[in-house]
Amino acid sequence: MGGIMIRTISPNPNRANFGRCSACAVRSLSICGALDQADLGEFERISRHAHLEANEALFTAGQVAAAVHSLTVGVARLYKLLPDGRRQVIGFALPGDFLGVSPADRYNFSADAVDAVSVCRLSREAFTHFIEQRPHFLMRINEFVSRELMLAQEQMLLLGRRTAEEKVAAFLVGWRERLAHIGDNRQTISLPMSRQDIADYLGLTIETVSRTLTRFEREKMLVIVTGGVRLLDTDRAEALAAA
Amino acid sequence: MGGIMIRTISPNPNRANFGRCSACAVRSLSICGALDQADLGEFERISRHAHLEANEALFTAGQVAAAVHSLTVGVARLYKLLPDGRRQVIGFALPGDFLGVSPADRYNFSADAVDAVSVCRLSREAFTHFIEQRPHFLMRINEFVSRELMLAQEQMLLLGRRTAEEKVAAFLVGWRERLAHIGDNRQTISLPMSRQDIADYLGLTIETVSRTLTRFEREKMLVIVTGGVRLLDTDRAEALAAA
DNA sequence: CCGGCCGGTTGATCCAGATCAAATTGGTCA
DNA sequence: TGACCAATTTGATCTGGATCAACCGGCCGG
Repeated sequence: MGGIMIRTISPNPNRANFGRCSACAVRSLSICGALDQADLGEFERISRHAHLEANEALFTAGQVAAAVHSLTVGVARLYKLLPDGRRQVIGFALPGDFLGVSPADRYNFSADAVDAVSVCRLSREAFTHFIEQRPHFLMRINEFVSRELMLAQEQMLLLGRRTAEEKVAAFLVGWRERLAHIGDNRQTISLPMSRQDIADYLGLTIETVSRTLTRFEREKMLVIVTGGVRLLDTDRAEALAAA
Repeated sequence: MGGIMIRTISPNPNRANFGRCSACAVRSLSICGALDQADLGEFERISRHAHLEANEALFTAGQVAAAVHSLTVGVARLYKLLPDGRRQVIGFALPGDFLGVSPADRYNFSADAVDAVSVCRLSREAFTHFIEQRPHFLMRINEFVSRELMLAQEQMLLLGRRTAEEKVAAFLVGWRERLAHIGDNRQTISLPMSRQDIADYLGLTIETVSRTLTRFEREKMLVIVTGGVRLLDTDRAEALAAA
């Protein structure tokens, strides 16, 4: 688990990456959506593209926070561990999400790839210098961090006060919304993460997640398919998720 | 509960508030710590000072987010409610804390005074204009929001994976640290919030919080006093809090 | 084609913390 | 001073979700 060296592709960015950012499929969704052509060129110059296989680590809690990341392809899980191994998944990152904001000089959570992932990686130093000169971009970062905070607050409500049934329903509804936001509007909700990941995200055990999904299926709220679920009764799911 | 009209003092800020910010006891702790004399004067011009009694509302979830706040005196509780009344306290604000960051145009949580509170209140409009011209200040805001996010992530770990005993110990240790940070290093940890507030912050019931504190006292880890607790065995508390 | 393995499901039982129900304390006001 | 009220503590019991334990099914390597 974790710790696997990742491969950095495009070692000569000035040639191989030329125009890469302009062609980026998730640019408008990501922090780069706030950059004009000129700034995009500079951003491109200071960023490196990297690819990770499923379960490879992007970074680990406690490491010096040397880089920031913008996810372009795939899903990442962000999590914290207790000394005895208990794990809390604090979020799943999707294409367009920005990772590595940290008030300290070390990462305070770990991140690794759920499935195959691509990221833009920037040294924290270069990134800090870049934003200092661009107030407009700084506002964009601010919006991203604020949105992250809002999601975290919503998750605190879920973890502290919702029942297992409400947790699972809220997860499915929320995940579906996030997929729709990045342009995935398929009727089947794709769930690339394992049941254990979901359980650790919701503060439950794998058995409770499994039983709850099975019960939802028995009650005709959804159908479990390989790699995801298909919602049949969206209204009921949303009602459960809302309270 | 909530909804009580607050009194705004100093209606003529250019006279009555002159030099107010320069004399602010928590300036260096707050977002204003990043402002020079000139900026401070402008900040003063666009801010209004307000005082609230215990249990008065600063703002309520769902309201148009017309203002941002910097807490100068007292303690505020920030919380979210479920339709059926279940409550999750998502944080306690102390002097120097900045409130009202919201990616949407409405507050996504409620805030009210735990004890007597003073705040600097700025219209969101004026605040937005103010920061846009000052990249350095925007960086400061960013640090505050990032720190808030880090605390939220730590709280997710607590809510999802810690036992009742660990939750209470972690709360006491964390609260003591925050009090120390604002200059309150008294041996007795002041707890102005009710047991219900603590329970709603930790995802527990009031009975469990009470029983856990009583047990800690029986085990000589602390002494319960009116308005707070006195830690006797800091090492044990920190060990419990860490895992 | 087979066997083992891994992720997921299902079943039986347990228990930490919730719920229900009284006391007890402490502060406030007449 | 005393009656009252709200907050807190304490006690008894219950239960949702955890834990412990098989079992299942799909996939992969031989």
